[in-house]
Amino acid sequence: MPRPRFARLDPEQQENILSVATEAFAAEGFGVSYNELIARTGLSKGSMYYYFDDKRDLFLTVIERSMGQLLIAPEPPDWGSADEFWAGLRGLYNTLMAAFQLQPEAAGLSRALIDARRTGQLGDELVAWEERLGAWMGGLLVQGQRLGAVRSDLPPDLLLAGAMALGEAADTWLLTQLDSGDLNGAVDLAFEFMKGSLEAR
Amino acid sequence: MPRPRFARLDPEQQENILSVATEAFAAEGFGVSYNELIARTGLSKGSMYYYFDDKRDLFLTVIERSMGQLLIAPEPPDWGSADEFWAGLRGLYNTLMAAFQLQPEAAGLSRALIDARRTGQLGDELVAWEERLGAWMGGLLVQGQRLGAVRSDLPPDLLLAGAMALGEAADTWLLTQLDSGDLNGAVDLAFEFMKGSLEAR
DNA sequence: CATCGGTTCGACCGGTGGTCTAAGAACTAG
DNA sequence: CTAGTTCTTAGACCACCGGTCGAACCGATG
Repeated sequence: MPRPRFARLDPEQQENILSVATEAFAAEGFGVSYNELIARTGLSKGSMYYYFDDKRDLFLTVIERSMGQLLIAPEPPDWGSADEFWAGLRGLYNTLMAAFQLQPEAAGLSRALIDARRTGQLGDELVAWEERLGAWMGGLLVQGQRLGAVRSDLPPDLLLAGAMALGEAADTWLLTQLDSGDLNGAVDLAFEFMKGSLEAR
Repeated sequence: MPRPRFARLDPEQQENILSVATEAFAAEGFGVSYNELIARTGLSKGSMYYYFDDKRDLFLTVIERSMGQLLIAPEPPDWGSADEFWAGLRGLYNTLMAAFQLQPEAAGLSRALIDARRTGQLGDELVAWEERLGAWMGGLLVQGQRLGAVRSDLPPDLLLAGAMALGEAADTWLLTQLDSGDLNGAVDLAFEFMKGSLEAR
């Protein structure tokens, strides 16, 4: 997160920095040259490091700002039955995709985030984030198993790895479908794929 | 691939270079410092670049040498029925894992390869390799569909993305199970997971 | 006016992968 | 044996990367 000073900076300048960074990261991913990004803001390197600890700090700030409300809630929701479980999950997906359609740069950032996470370019903060995601997903799977919605015939770590891989593949595929006419149908398909792989049989 | 000169180099020196590189890449992945790797071979930078175009060239050479016979065959096998299809696939997995157990460094290299591919650190050559893998997997899926073994109710690109994600997750998980007692059982589980997700229903 | 904290700036650092030229080694022709 | 040519080696050098740091600047306060 940015140094407290950043809040005291001229709001116009704040907006300038964040919008330049958002555009850069969304378009080119985390791999974009920080030197170049800084130059694009018009600030000097020293000033940039005066407000943000480092590149990751700025990246995460941008992510938080653009996708804060979309990001995984700390607690998985609590559903009462297997049907509710799948319907609720389906609802989460819908919400997410609708939000992506309204904020196109969020989709770009999401791609950048997935990519940077994969790459391991982000240090402790994102490792923590990844653990949070794993824990959230793991909690979800356990809940689903308790409700009899999720299969219990696989080792938990394999199930989790598979679920996360499928989720990521589905997300990535859905991001390619954002502009296709039938987003709802696409979400249906991706979701059915995941459900079919994970549900109790 | 290495410059032709490399073949004319003293075999002992060849072996030295490749084994140092194998060890380095297997242990630390593609991200290992090339400068450091070169220093570890005892060669000068100039000499290294005299024999190999660049880091990727050496990496791919090492991959090819250690895992050449394991890598995807150009043509997917041809099976006659749905049962044969799944049994054949299962057999492929078994062969691969057995080989990994016999050549531990191949497992490390495999991890490095998966990782580098993900990261996009490897340029055209690996993009080509990835396309080959995609085409192979795609061909496999089409064949499976023809035999009624693989589901046909999803868009091909979604099915392919899911299959590759599942395959990668399964591979990665299996690589963590190499030292566990029951490798056969682990392959069973991972394979059943994939099969359950992809088979016609 | 002097001081002093907050702010700005860019030179600088060690690292990366990759290039290039000049010297050395080895082989060939006369 | 020598002169010329080609193959090989060595490491200085390059542009770039993310990140650091001290000097200068600026505005408010005493």
